[in-house]
Amino acid sequence: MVKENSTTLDRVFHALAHPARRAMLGRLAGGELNLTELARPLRMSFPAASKHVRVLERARLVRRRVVGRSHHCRLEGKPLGDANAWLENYRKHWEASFDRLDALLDEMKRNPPTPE
Amino acid sequence: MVKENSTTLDRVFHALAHPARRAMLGRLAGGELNLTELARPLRMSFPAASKHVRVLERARLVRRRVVGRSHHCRLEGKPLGDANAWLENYRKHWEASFDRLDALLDEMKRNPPTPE
DNA sequence: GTTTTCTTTAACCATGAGGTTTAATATGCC
DNA sequence: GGCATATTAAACCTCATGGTTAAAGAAAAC
Repeated sequence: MVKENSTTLDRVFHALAHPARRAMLGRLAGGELNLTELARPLRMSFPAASKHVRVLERARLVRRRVVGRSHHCRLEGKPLGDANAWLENYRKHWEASFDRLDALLDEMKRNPPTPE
Repeated sequence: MVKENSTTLDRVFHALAHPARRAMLGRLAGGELNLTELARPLRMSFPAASKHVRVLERARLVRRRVVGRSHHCRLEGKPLGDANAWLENYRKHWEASFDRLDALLDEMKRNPPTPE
């Protein structure tokens, strides 16, 4: 088991637990954006969006580069890799559950449920 | 991009964001445990631990089977697979960051920092 | 130098998270 | 029945989260 720094993983998972923040990461995957651009599609005030960005920064998922009055944000992949590494320990469990689903679907194919 | 149900992913990531809950999952990976067993190693009251279990249940990471007065909990892998699937979209980003680290380590090997 | 643009700060509010303790509810055991 | 065990429920506390609006700062444009 990888030696994990709890508080880092806490922050990463917490950061990922909000849809607005996941949406931001999704857009940042396409390249740098500044705060205004990050906030625009979100149905919330600008200060609220700005707070979400700071949550992402505390989790080190986002880095900010200040250029004049514009704050450029870029995705930082490593913490996602850390989260993935933690999840990886459970791979066999979710693969087992997919196997069970496969088996169920196979069974249904061979033996379709009879409409009443 | 996989069609994701936001609230499910919200709950899974939120559930993973607390060290006590990750510890519970870690122990459940070894097999079923009841609440008393899950709570014992945690430095908190039993009711607090019980609440954590319910957070895991709401995220469908844990299923409970009541046998008499004992509540047996088992790990449910699928939501971890869902979280992994979401993270998977970012794999190239964290791999890139590991590559950068590799390059840095290589560079340091070839060109060690001079002690002053 | 004034105005516009990008961002932060401050003050506030409602709700939820995470914890406690004490009491209630079931079940198992003698 | 009577007592111990496993768990939930209730009441409460404190602090964080997620949101708002309004004001303040800094940089750019004119």
